[in-house]
Amino acid sequence: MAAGTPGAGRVAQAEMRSANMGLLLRHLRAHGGRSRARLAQETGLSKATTSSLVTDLAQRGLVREGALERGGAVGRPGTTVALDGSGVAGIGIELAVDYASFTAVTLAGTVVREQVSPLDVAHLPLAEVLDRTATQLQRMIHSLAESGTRVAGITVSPPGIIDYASGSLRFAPNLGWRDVALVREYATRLSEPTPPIRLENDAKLAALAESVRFAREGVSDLVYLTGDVGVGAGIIADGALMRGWAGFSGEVGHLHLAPDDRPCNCGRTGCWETVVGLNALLESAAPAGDSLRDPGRPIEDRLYELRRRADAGDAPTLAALTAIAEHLAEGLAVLVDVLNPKAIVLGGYFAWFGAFIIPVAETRLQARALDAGNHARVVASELGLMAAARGGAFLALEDVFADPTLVPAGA
Amino acid sequence: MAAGTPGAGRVAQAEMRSANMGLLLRHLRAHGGRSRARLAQETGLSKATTSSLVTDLAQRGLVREGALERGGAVGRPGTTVALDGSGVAGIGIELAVDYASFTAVTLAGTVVREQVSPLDVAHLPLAEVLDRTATQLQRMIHSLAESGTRVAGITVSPPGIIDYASGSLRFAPNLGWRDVALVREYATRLSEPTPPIRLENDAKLAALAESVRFAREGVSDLVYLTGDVGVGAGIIADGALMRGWAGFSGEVGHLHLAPDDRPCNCGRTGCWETVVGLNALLESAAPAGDSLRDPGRPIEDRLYELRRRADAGDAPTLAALTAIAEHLAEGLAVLVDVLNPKAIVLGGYFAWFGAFIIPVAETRLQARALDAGNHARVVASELGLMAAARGGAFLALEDVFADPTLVPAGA
DNA sequence: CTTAATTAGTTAGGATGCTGTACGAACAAT
DNA sequence: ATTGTTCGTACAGCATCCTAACTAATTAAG
Repeated sequence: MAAGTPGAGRVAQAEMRSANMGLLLRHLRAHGGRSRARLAQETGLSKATTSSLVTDLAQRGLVREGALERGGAVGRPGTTVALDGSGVAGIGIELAVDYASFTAVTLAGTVVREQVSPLDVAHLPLAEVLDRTATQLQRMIHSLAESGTRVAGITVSPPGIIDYASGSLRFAPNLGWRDVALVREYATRLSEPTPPIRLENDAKLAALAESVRFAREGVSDLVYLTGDVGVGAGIIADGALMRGWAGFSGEVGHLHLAPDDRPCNCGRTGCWETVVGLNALLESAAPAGDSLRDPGRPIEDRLYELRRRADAGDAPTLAALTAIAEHLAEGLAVLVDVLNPKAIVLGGYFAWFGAFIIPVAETRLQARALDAGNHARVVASELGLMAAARGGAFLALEDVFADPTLVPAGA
Repeated sequence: MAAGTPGAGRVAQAEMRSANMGLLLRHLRAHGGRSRARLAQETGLSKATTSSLVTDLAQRGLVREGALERGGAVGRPGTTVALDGSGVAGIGIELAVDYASFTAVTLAGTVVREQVSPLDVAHLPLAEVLDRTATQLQRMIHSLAESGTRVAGITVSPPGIIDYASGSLRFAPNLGWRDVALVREYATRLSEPTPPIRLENDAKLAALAESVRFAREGVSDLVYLTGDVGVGAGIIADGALMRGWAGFSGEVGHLHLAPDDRPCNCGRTGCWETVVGLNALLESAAPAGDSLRDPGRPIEDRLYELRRRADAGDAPTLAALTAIAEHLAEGLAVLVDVLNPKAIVLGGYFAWFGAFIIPVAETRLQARALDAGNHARVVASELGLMAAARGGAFLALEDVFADPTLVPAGA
């Protein structure tokens, strides 16, 4: 229920039809396959119009007929109409410090391609990173085309600050990159016709990925929290991704919620990251000299090791996780009071240690956040490393859900 | 630029027309009166359609023709079309602890009625408060009808927690009211036909009121902060009022941002309110025994007195205001990092002492909030006590801006 | 002062999309 | 086999918007 009536844009006949086609598509996404008659009744469109629109959508390869609905009820059974999982897909790419992940998701929400490639993004020359990832991308597009799947769009999630207007990465502190026109760079490296390319922040994309899952449960207000060395939030408010004025909403890692004796990389002290970031966990869980604090050792190894210790009931590890959870709750309380989400989804290493962190964080949160009888549920993300890429694929598909006529009929 | 494609609803012929009429109306609100030709060009509608829609809007009394646009340019001058300030108005009511304020605002944004009535809401019986305010309301509706102005809707802002689904006040701590079905109570007390009645939180309404002003400057992301004994925020994100899952977004008064030696009325310690609420100012600005701390003295008197001292350069007063500003900045930094607004509008006593508070708060904020080269502007609200009522009137008018056909043509 | 050029607004005709009604199709119940 | 119900489609009708042509009002130029 949004107020303020933000500009809805002109409505002409053509837009009317595409808007209604989008309505059907989104209804199918949210509620699953169903008969034309039910679609008509539930969306408010007439049966005749629904029929016509479904035919149109089918010609574009976006929906297809399924089994007959033999519900045992009287009357003629309806033929199920469902999203077609082969016609169109979106691609999401996440560039991290030491790997690049690629995902392709169809309109039906099925992941049809997924790969994580180790890539020393931080040390390789920029051009080489772009060349290599663009090649992988091109290969994925070709491979999808061979299966008869069009790519509706591509979303790239770089590890840094994005300038949305120019489609460039303004600054990536961990890579040392500055003002890289990523959209243009990829567009020139891909063969024509190039699908639309976007940039978006990893936390926002992960939130979007989760929002698709939660929308089915009727949750349209949620917060996703990334858990890594840094911490960031993605906010879904009233079903839509919230970006803020310049796209910097959810920059919660440097909230001033910790004691001022903790210096932060940002130059200030007392940032939330310093007590809930991954380094805080590693430092408090392991004594100096412990191999967990060896920067040369792969981070995944260390996390596995830490989980083994936690599972085994190792006291210092459990104490460290509890401390993290308590500090985490402080920030979650802020997010709950400000945003009133229905769910908080924890990602990154928070999810990895969810069983240890969430119970503590949740009780602590309920004690601290304003209780209006509406607690936010805290859950662990199940998307793991692929969350951002997955969300990127979803974002790329949003265009199609908004205007299905973007996909030509001849497919 | 919203993503996530929240359900846009069915588009039928009738809705197409009303949607386009709303588009014109909102364009006129945002950009002021202009010719049909300019409207057509700027909205993307054709000249013919624009002409037809404008005629329709005029018949409903929503727009009217104005002067000729003699811009000195060649060609036939256009006749200005502008929002009609006499046809339709919205009414907002704020129930506070010791007064009730009423505002009527026309479609053109002009305040045509405004009254603040002292009313001992906290001690009078509920029925009497409702009777008296309903009578005033009815009188205002009549008076507007005599001037030929229809009331499109009424928004009531009660000082407590709202249950939107049932249209009732769930709990008002300062009044001791519980579960009062305000919408129904007012509806039964008003003579037919009753305009639609809504409830909304004061901070959210104030934010909405400010958003109308700021929208003209292209600001679609802002936060309004109420400054009273309690503190609350209203959030406008991407032009729309953000409510959160259950309508409790912006409950920032109890953020844990103060030292834990400050007990709060809510039973916890360290709430932001305890260091930026009005009581914090009065206590730190005046020594025990000072008349400023006399609860029997009207609060307005005390605020005037305090401002006199500040204007005169009284050191303890200035020190107290600076301390408030510094604590204020802590919370503003939270709001900036989470929401990335373009503007923060300070209301209540923050605005009253804006000249002393804002410069300090702003520099402090810039030091603390994440700097992505996009500072949020901090400004004082100019709406004073009427902010919430004004926003309520705007909210009531939103229906008309969304669907102008709600207003019958025969008016 | 007259004519051309330019822009505003209106009217007529055409195209498009949605709706209501009617009808055949497919099934359950009797 | 018949009846009643529901699904999906076909067709006529209607509302809307758009394009194109036209009139109206003004400036600029000869």
